[in-house]
Amino acid sequence: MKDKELTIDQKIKYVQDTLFVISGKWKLPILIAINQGCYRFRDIHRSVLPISTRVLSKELKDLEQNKLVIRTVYDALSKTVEYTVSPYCKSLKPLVDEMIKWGQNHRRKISEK
Amino acid sequence: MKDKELTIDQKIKYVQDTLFVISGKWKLPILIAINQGCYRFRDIHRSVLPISTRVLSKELKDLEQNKLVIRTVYDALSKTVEYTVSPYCKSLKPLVDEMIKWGQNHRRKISEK
DNA sequence: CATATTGGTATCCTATAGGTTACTGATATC
DNA sequence: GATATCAGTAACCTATAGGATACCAATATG
Repeated sequence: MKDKELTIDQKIKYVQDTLFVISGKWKLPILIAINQGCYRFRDIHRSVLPISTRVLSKELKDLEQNKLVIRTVYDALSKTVEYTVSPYCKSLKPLVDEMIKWGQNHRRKISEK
Repeated sequence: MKDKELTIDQKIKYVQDTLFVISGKWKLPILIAINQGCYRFRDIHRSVLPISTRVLSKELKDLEQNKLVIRTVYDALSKTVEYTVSPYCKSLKPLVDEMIKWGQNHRRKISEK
């Protein structure tokens, strides 16, 4: 599908979708923690502190729904659950890199006179 | 400055900065309206409806503070004010394009089984 | 047998984003 | 002289994001 085929309203909608998936105070920090090897709920919690377990739980569900994180239950009784980032999650890299770049430049821009 | 010099915390901070500047329900629609030639407050308002004047006024101030929009007062008494997008605003294009691309693909991804 | 650890949930609270309606004071139009 | 238009502002309300604290049932550890 070509760029030219998108109307402005569609473009806005897609941008809002993207924002919805990755924005919020904790989404990126959580993804990074999992990506770095925190695979248990408790580990992620400790790594992303001071997030509350309530919010962490909710964010993990959102990320799972958006197929960025995979939740695997090994044993329901002994509560052995593991979180990993999905292969699809890597598709976010160019976007996140672009955001890092823009944010870094913007900070310079704003502090200028 | 090289990518490798950034710590994870710095990267997160820059991403949050970027999110803060462009997220919200109306920022992009407002920028697009101005970019398309709505330069008066009333015109932007009509174009971005159903935004309220209260929110529009606040968003324009934010965009101006972030140097994405330029507000020019031609005559204070007769309230002749013009809004234009700044040249700096164009620096957002690669990022927004990336968001459109990702959002479009994501919609497909999520609707898959 | 008591305590800690596991992955969460329940209840309640606060802060922020955004919405609604009404209004301003000046010029321009009918 | 009444009404519309201009660029907003003021006061108030609602909805959502996120925070605080306590708790659960099961297994593991002292």
